[in-house]
Amino acid sequence: MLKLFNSFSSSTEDFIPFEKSLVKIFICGPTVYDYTHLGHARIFLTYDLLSRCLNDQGLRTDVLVNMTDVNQNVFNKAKETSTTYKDVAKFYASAFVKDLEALNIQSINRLAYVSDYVSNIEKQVLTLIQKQVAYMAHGNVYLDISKVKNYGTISHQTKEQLSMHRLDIGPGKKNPEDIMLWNCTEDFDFSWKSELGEGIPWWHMQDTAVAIENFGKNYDIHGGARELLYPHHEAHLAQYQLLSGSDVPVKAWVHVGLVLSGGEKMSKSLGNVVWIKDLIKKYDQNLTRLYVFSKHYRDDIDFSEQDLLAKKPLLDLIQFAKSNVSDKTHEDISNLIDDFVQSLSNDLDSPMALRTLEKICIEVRNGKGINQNDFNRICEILGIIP
RNA sequence: GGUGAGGUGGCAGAGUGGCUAUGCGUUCGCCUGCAAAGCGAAUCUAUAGGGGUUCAAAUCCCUUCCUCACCUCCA
Repeated sequence: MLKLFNSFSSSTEDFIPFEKSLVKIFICGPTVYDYTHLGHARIFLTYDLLSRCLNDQGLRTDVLVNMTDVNQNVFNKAKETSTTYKDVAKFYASAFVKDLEALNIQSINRLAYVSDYVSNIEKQVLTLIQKQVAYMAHGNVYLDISKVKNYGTISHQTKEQLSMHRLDIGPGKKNPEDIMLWNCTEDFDFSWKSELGEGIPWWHMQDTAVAIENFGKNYDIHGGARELLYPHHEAHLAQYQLLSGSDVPVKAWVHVGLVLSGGEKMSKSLGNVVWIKDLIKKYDQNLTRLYVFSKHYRDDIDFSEQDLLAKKPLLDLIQFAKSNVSDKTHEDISNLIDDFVQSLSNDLDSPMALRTLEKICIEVRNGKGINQNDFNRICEILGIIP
């Protein structure tokens, strides 16, 4: 039984999917206006590990990633490079896919481009207006937060705290924290004509539309970086609840820690961004995976090349074990493999699992046997190809 | 201010009540004409401070101090 920490309840819970043997996962994907960095990649590596663990337990996974191509950053990039937003999106989306492939991330089976869902977004926003939970003000459409039960639960904020945020400052908003759904007032050189007026479908509503169109009224896991907790996931849940009619449309909210570099958050202005395309030129995906998984997914990682290289001895041990598989697995090793799987089942405790893996390899080096199937199983779960 | 996560040797970084990993570094040896690399070995009075629970605490509880992230577009 897999246990996962659920941000909604702030506790580690037994994970039970809506359907018996199928787990539907939505991951907040990239805004496709630049290359993929290690922070992005860690997200997808984490859910790849999660998927592999679920697969190992006999569950199928259906992993959906939305590609944000309707976004000011994408529009700006298009302007800078004198192309269309579609071209910008296409270029960076294909770079993203290439980077994920290089990291042996195979669990994602649906990529959804937001621009393909604009009419769905329009339809859903109209539904929210009909339900009288959304309203128009000075051309924009907002979600009326006062109509949402439990708003603030995921980010642990009270009504008073929420009221101190002034999101999407605009005239005519009923509450300062009301969420923009459709933006008609800003000019981005791109817009969509709709019953809501000519404008842009706004951020939070994009993911909701993509998820509903693909998964229907509920799904099992919503994933993304921890920084998306507020306002993005709070808004997504509110919209999803109102549209699906379900109070709990998502079983578990699973958030991944940030990747820092030099003790600070990666940013282009600080010049400390670690791009995947550069990283995989120097190190293979095995080492990158072992490095990322050596920290618990909910902790932040302060990237250093030295720490990444420090995983090389473990990789060497694994490679030694690979070339020394035998026909029978020793009972001690069998027990250790159980521990390995058990650690991962405990809220994806990969640091502990890797320690156990190290023990396994050392036992193999000491002459205890591991058979090909058992060895392959471990590699398959971790996604490494020694 | 609110929320969340932390403080482990010279540095990085595991450890989820019972001989504390591992890597880097440092030292020595092997190898080499010398060095580097590689291999082998050794090494470091480490668990933020103070209380408590326990036969036993890095690990559980209380407390003080400190750090980081998020709360605005961000993965």
